[in-house]
Amino acid sequence: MGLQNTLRALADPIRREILSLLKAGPLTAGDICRHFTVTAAAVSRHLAVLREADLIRDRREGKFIYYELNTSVLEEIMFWITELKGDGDDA
Amino acid sequence: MGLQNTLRALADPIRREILSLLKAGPLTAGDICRHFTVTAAAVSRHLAVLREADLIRDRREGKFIYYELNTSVLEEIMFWITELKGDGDDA
DNA sequence: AATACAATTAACAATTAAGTTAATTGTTAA
DNA sequence: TTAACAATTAACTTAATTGTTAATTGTATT
Repeated sequence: MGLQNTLRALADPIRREILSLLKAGPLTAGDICRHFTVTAAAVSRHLAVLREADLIRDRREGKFIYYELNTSVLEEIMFWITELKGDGDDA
Repeated sequence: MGLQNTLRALADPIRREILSLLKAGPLTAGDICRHFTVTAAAVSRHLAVLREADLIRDRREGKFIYYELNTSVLEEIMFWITELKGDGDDA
C-alpha cells in the first residue's frame, strides 16, 4: 500500500503545495489554511490523506497541531522510477 | 500541466503495471490486454491517460498499434522530489 | 463550569474516474 | 466490396474524490 498511497497523495496540486510549504519547516493547520482559498475542512482532509501516506507527521502542541514533512517515503518513488528507466539491471 | 498529468497517470496500479510491462520493449494493445483481467476498453482508456501524460508513445503498424515507454517526463518528478527533499538550495 | 479557539469529523452535493457493453474506426485479405 | 480482426470511442453505471456547511473534539482561559 506504500507506493500506491504515496502517489495518490501526490496526485493533487493542493497536497503538493502543502508539502512545498512544509519544506521550510513545521506549520500549524491554521497556517497552512491561510495559504489556500478552500475551507479549513477541505485542507484538513488533504492533511489526512498526506498523513495516511506518511508524507507528513503531526504533533499537538497546546491547541495547535503542527505538521511537518516526512520525505522518507519518497525514496520508494525514486526507486520505482529509477527501476523503470532501466538504470536498474537489464537495460 | 506536465507534472500534474504525470502524477495522476502514475496514481493507478494498472497504469503502473502497463509501464512496467513496456520496460522490456514495445507491445501491442492486445499484448497488454492479455496481462489484465479488465476489458480491452478499460485498458484502452488507461493507455489514453498514459499517452496524454506522454509516458508512452504509440505507432500503428498494420492493424496493430504498438506502445512504447517514454521515460523522459519522469525527470520532472525526480526534480520535484529532489527539490522537496531539500537537496536543492536552502536546506 | 462556561466561553473561546484550533482543528477535525459528519453529512451531503457535485465532480471526476474507472469499469462495463455496444458501436465505430482502421487495416488486411478473400 | 465484404468479412474478419485490432483497437478505440460512445453511452452508461458505479465508486471514489473534492468541496461545502454544520456539528464535534480537544485545549486553554476566565
